[in-house]
Amino acid sequence: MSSALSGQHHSLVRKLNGLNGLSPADISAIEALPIRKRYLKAGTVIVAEDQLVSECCLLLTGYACRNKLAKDGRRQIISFHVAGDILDIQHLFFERADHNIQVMTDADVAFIPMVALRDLVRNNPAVATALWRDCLVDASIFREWVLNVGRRDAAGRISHMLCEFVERCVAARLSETPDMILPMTQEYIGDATGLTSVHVNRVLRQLREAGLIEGAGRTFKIADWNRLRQFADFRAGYLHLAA
Amino acid sequence: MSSALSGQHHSLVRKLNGLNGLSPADISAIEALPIRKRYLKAGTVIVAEDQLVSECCLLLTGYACRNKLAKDGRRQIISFHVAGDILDIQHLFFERADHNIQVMTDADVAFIPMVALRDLVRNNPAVATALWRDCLVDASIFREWVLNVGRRDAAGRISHMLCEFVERCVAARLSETPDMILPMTQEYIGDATGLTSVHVNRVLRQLREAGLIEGAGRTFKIADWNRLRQFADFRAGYLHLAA
DNA sequence: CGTCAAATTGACAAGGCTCAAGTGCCGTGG
DNA sequence: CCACGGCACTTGAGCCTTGTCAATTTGACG
Repeated sequence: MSSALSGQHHSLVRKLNGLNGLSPADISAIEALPIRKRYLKAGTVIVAEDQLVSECCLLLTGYACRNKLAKDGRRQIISFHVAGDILDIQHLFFERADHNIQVMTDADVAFIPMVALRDLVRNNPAVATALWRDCLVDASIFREWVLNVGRRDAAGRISHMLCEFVERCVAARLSETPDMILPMTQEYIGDATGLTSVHVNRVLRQLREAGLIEGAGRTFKIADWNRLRQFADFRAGYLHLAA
Repeated sequence: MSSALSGQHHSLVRKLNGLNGLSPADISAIEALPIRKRYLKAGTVIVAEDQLVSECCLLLTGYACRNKLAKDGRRQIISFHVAGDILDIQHLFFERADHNIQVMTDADVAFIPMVALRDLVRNNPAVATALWRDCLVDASIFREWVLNVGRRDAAGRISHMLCEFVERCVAARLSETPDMILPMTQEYIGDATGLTSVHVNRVLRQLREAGLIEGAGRTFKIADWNRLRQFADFRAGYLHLAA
């Protein structure tokens, strides 16, 4: 039920080390974190808005998203997450969740008690810096999403979102090249871009006819990375990826 | 040209103290920060996207916003800021700006060298926590804006944005009650909500006819705070205001 | 082979945009 | 003190992107 971080959990060490160089002591401290692992079915809500939260979720495999609901029940996805991502470090300081966290696919998730993370942060400044930096990258991505949803048309929104997703997957070493099969349904794409799934379907067809993406239905991927980037006006600076 | 923080700059101490209790030593360290003050005319761009940044801006008086531009030049406002707000603490870790910062009104702005802030943060963990928490509040607001722009109609977007703005002004002690005159033009409202200023004008008229706001043109304010909150589905939890 | 979720497509409606023409307010300069 | 200029506001007409509703098809999986 509870074990130390090890093996596959190098993902957290690797991620934080990429954000801010860690010492061997930092790495040991991370690996000593108490952890609870669970395998979750696609669609499971890990954290619900307004809920009191005392653990931090770490995505080990699969894909997840964060979302909020409008009064009429419509869902807005706020961000996508891939294996290795920290899903809710904000609960280091907030006791109550302001949004939902949900896995998009079957996924392995690790839960770490916030009290342990608070100790870690207090005793390991380099880890604190890495986590803080991760929060700032998240915030930068949220800003880009406000622009995306607020000021781009449907084709621009969808293509930009796909570019970001693929770029982040490549950065996370989940794929060597941008030609990976994309894991989201058209409903997820719509909820992420502020569109309906019906309209997403129409726009994806246009993108396919333009040769920017390929493959129909549930297995589609990027066909021409460079042209899609250009079409989407995708400039990756806001991701603040380490060199 | 350069002086210690004092007098009116209690705003920073007050803000950080509200985010995380500070010791007298923390307060002294903040007050000893080197600072450069400037008075800027309405519309001045303080920081431009892609620019290298070595100072942190602090808003002393007036109002400011952060924004990004789409390929076609359309502007999307990402957040509004009021006196006392820290405008770009993210440059503690990012050397290059990923968005623009602009004053909406004539404003007094303080510039603090990032190197001094990095020292402050290294030596004063409670200050670091306060600043980190501030970043997390910012991020939470960005998330709400993604929802606002993505899943609410024009009237919902505008009224929700107004509620947030007023709530934050009250929290910052800029107004006792929510009946303050709002400082933004219809173009700013449109750029913040992903609408055109023409449509903002029409929706404001509807809100006025519904008795939710009052006053035409450049001097309008909230007429019925409780009904507006309800209409906007405004729940302030995401602002994570200290009790 | 049956079932169910997701994708697909068409017809129609509507919310918001564009273009265009004013109006009103306020600071500035004569 | 008044006239002028500029910016923001206001309003209308028509269009267009996207949403809504509904029916059908496809594909995965038990």
